[in-house]
Amino acid sequence: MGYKYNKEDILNVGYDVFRRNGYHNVGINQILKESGIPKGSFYNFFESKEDFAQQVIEQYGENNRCWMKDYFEECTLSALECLKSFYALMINLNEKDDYSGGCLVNNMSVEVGRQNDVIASEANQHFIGWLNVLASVVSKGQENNEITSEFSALEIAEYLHAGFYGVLSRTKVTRNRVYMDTWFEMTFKLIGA
Amino acid sequence: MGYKYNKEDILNVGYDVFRRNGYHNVGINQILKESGIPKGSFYNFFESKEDFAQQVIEQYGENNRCWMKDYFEECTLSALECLKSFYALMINLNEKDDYSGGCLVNNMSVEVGRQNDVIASEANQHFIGWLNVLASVVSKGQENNEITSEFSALEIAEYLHAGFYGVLSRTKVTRNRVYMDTWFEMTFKLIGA
DNA sequence: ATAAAATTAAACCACTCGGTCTAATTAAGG
DNA sequence: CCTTAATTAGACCGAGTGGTTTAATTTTAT
Repeated sequence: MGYKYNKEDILNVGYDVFRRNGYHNVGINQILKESGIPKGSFYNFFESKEDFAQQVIEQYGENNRCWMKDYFEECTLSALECLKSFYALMINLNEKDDYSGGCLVNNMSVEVGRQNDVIASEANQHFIGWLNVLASVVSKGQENNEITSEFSALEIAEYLHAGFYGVLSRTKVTRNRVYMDTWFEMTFKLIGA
Repeated sequence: MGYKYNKEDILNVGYDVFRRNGYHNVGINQILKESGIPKGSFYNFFESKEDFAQQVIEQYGENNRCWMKDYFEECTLSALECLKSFYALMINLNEKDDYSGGCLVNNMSVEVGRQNDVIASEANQHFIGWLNVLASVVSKGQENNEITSEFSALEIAEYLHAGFYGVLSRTKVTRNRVYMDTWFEMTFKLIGA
């Protein structure tokens, strides 16, 4: 079929560009320039900008879910320590962008989640996938008596997830990790058994 | 000076439009149409779209800070109960938009906080103002022994604030209050003394 | 009343946007 | 090798962007 350009490569460029610059602030031409493909080829792969963005989220969301799953499966620490090391890693990963890049799916949700049902539901679907991965680890931590059982595993997963997103919003404008570290310390102290 | 149009009214229209639709998704023409003023008049008041957005944030940020301050000053409950009633009210206010409108300053931060230093610092400044109001109430709650003293009042204020923002992100795509209520319950249980 | 300053009004500008179209090129099948 | 289908290529399109300009109107000061 295709012979020169690779859909996945274009999606990866889209991921980078959208995550750093948002959706409406980015034109198709910017994607074309950064991925080095002409417009005709782009519209051969994707129906529209919206369709493209949806597929970007889809690919990233699924890749990230698998990555998380593997991370926790390979982690040899206790469930709670796995979660802590995961979030510590997440915080470190944000250093590259001066803590202002954030998460693509969160950024997209906030920017267009209200007007664009297609992107909103795509985003929500992937959130749910991630939350289930987190919840399974939380659940183990509850069995270990490391994590409070006052709330369900999924509720605690949502709590971790939404809390971290709130922090990402804050660091978008503070542009340093100070509050990320405080959030980390507070959250894991509070959800302890 | 001015005789027909009122700067504050245009800013209020800007607040509504930007909050619901974001920054880059909104053109000056939309602001003009909804506020019923011609372009010439707009550029008589504001230097540019960016300048306009900055002033929108400025006005809303300051109004909101005063509103919060008054709310807590007039609240006759205990400090913790004041905080709870405040967030309960915040959650209810979001019902109007099917829980997908969010906070203007948060939305702006996430959308343009990374690229636009002017808007980022304006947003951050108002966050800090709000956080100080919250922190003063938290502080009273700590004196009452209603709220944990394991962390500083400002840290807890940030925790509440960022947590609520994370929840706003989530409801942008879930579009219902379920998780807002869970967050409320969890947070206030966790920060209790 | 009149001159000067401020404001209102909208036509207009260059530019960019997402998307289409047609032609050339390449790949695959018989 | 030749036909057919898919892909590549980018010029092109109408609509909309933020912003400027110029003229008319209204306010203020004299």
